[in-house]
Amino acid sequence: MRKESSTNTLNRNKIHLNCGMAYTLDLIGGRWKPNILWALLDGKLRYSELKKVIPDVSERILVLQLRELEKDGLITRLVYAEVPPRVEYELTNDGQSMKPMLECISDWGDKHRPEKTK
Amino acid sequence: MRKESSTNTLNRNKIHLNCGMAYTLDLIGGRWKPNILWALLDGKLRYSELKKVIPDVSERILVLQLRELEKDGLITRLVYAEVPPRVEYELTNDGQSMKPMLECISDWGDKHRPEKTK
DNA sequence: CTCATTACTTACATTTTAGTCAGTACTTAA
DNA sequence: TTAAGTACTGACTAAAATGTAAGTAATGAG
Repeated sequence: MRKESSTNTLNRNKIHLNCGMAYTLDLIGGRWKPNILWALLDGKLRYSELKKVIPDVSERILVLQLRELEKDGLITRLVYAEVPPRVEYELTNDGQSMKPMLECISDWGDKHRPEKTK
Repeated sequence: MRKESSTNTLNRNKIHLNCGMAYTLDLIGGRWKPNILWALLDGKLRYSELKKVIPDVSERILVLQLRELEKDGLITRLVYAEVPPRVEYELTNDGQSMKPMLECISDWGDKHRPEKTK
C-alpha cells in the first residue's frame, strides 16, 4: 500500500514530471518485471507458463508484478470463461514498443556485468 | 544494509546471472540515480553542484547513491586535498557508455507517460 | 462424492530502501 | 575567537518491496 503523502512517494512523482528516464525505470524496475517482459516479447503466455519460465518467483509476487504491469498499460490480462481457468498475458502496443529499449538495456548488461554466464 | 542470504538477495543475484537487463536496471534503478547520471552526462560536477541540480534529495541519500554508483564502476570520485574540501564526480567510461541507452530510456518515458510536462 | 486442475487470495513476516535531523572535520579569513 | 565554507557521517525512523505458507473457487472426470 502506498501513502500518497510520504516524502518518498512525493519525490517519486515529482521526479517523473521532468525525468522520462525515472518514469520508465519505475515501470520496468520490479524484481521480476524484466523476466516477465522478456518472456512476453516472444508472444503471449498463460499464468502457468509464466511460472514455468520464471520458476523462482512466488505466486503472490508474480501476481503483484503482473497486476502492476497491467495497471501501467504494458500488458493485458485475458480471462477465458473456462474451468479450469485460463488466463493469458500479452504485451500491449506500449509494451511491444519497449522492445528495442529492452534489448539495449539487456545488451549493456551482458557486456558489462562482471564475467561469467556472459 | 543487505543480508547476503535472504531469499530476496539470492533471487536478485540469481536473476543477474542470466538477465543482463535486470543487472543493468539494478545499477541505475535507485531513486536519484537517473538524475545523477543525467546530470553527469554533461560533464563532471562537484558535490555541491549536484545538490543544486537535484535540490530535493537529502544529503545522506545523495551520498549513498553516489557511493553505489562509484562501487558499481559508473562514476569516479575525485577528492582534492584542499580546504574547504572539493570533490568532483565524473562518469567513468562504463558510465559514459550508457549514454545511448539512457537516452533511449528517457525518450520512451517522455513519449509514453501520461500527458503534462512532456 | 472425491479429486485434480488452474489461477489466484489472504494474513503475516522479513528485508531493503528512503528520509529526518543533528553533528563533525579542517582551515582560512575577519 | 569566532564564523564560514564544503563534504560529508551517524543514529534513528518510516515506508515500500519482497517472501512464506496456507487456503479458495469452480467444474468436470472417475
